[in-house]
Amino acid sequence: MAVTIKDVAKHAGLSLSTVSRALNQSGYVSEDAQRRIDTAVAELGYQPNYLARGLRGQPSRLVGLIVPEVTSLYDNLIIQSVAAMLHKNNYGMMLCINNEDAEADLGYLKILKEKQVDGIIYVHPLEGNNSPFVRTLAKEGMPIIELNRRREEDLLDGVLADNVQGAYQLTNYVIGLGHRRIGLIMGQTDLTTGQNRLTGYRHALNDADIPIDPALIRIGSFTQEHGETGTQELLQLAERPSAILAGSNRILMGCLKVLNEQAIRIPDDLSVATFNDTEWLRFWNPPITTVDIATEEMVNLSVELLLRRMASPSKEYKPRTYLLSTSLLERGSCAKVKQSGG
Amino acid sequence: MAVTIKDVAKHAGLSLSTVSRALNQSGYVSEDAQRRIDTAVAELGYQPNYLARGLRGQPSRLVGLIVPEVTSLYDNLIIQSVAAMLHKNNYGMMLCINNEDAEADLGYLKILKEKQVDGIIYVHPLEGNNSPFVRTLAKEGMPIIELNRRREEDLLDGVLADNVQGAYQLTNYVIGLGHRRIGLIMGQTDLTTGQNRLTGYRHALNDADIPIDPALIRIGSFTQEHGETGTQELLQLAERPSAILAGSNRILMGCLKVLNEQAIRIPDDLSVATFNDTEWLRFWNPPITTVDIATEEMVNLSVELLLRRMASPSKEYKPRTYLLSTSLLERGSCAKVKQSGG
DNA sequence: TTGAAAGCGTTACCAC
DNA sequence: GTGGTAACGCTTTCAA
Repeated sequence: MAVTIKDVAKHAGLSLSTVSRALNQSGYVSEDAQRRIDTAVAELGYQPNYLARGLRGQPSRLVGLIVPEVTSLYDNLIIQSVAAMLHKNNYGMMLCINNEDAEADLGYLKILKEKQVDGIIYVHPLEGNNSPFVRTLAKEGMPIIELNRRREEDLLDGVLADNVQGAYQLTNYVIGLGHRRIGLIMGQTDLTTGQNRLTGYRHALNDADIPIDPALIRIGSFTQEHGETGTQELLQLAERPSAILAGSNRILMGCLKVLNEQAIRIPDDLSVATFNDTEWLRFWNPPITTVDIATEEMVNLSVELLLRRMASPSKEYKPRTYLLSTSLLERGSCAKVKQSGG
Repeated sequence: MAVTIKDVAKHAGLSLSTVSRALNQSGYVSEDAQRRIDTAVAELGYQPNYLARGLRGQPSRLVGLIVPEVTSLYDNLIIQSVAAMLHKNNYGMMLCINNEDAEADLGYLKILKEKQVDGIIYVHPLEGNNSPFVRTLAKEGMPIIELNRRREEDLLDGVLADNVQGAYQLTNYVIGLGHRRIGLIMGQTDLTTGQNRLTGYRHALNDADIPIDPALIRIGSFTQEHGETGTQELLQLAERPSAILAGSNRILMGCLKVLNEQAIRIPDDLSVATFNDTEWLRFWNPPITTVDIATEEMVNLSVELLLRRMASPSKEYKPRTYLLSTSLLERGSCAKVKQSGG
């Protein structure tokens, strides 16, 4: 059915080996042979079979990307950038969406195994833990880069946003506006992301000598639902916060929904800020202040690290963590606190 | 390095063939052998090599999805749904992002060729045309489904949103609110999507005996930039529209940005509506009225069609087009027109 | 400079 | 029930 190297050889009146050599620019091939092969390839529309090539230990030029989901704008940018970067380097990408589920995740890891792919960029799922499998895979020589969530720092390279710094920056900024009661609605803290953002928040308050009120910290999940309930709970507090920090865009959505429903004006009645920059934050009325995470740079770095490891897979190397700094995007959703009690 | 079926056979004290049969549940295998093989597989951590399997003409259980981009929320939902649906059916997905570019697109099609994948779900790029290659591929037996954009209706199955109906519905709704001067900011019309939405708009106006004013129709691209300029142009008209329909979410963003800057209130000063439902539309202040496109259903249908074709690839079949109806999501961004002149 | 042949991991067809 | 063996398409020695 499909055109094979055999057909090309027959068409060009040469042997398999010669054609193969010509196609791979390895070994000697006469100009004449080269020309005949080129025309044969063109005429027959020959396409190398990556499967067969891979069987011979050749790289598949396919990289696996495992992400938890794709509806989040954050993961999206990751996918987009990884795909672009890989394509530029002549790699295909196999996208795996584990839905934050360890079982699905393991299934994908298994599929990606066995030289099916040359390397993996891995964002861990929230739930569960496929550490043993991942570690075995890595030790068998599969290049793996941890992105965004860190788990195997003793074994794998990892690229992360400096969320401690980001949260510190943001909290500190709000403090600078005179706020003292600052609510924080955060997702899972058994993850580096949530944990670090919480840490940054605490540090900033400590450094400003503001006592930490546990009632102001609503830990839950990175979902819109938690954003809604968190906001409601904060608003019901006897001593309401004058500012709310949403732990993610999802959380922010829930937060904005509730504020909208209760006709609470931003920033007149309440200051609001969030993490991660997203298209619509800029056009919101008012535009939402946020901590910008250098997603694209993070992705570029991960792919680069992966390419490097794939180029020399067996080489000994010391796993490194790359922390990328964040930056504050000051917009219109935070205002100076009103001098109510002073 | 990696564990092969050979190792399993040795470990279990059986032959390759027996192990292969056991692994594929084809042919007869004694319970005892099965058990021994199972333990061997478990102990050795054996993982079948999909490459070798594919070489033997076995399906790769990999499906290619080609989409123009991934930053658009629409394409996102597509990716998410396709991945989920394929995973449920035990298929992996190779994601290809052509960036609306024909050359990249062709590269991806070539990679996907050659049984590398068992089938393709294809959203054409805006620019250029890889018809010849796609058609050859299809004729060689590769199952391909056109999604969202139609080009090879004589050869391939296609699944589309009924954009004529959607635009008609939306325009008609706005007319019902008393609007007579209705601006339309639309992207490329050499594509079915843009063309059909324009058509629906025209039909609705015609049916309501409202003359079509070309000045109210701003054709450009599906980008935020065009949304901005389109809105600006419409606002500069001597006879301003009382409502604006944005041709896509991207266009809407540009539109909202300009309205925000000019402090034009929605819907008091101007009614606004758009196409495609997106998370943030609901939380906007006011929530934006839109035509909901049944993306998920579209994707489910495409995958189902693809699975069916992959199951019996050679079977003769008549290509069909599936048009999915849209529905109006009436929210707060459109108001009854003020009785200014009557 | 070229070609024959072995082998990659798997499955399928035959014998036994 | 089971075990050889050829074959899938390709690359890579090794001779010629």
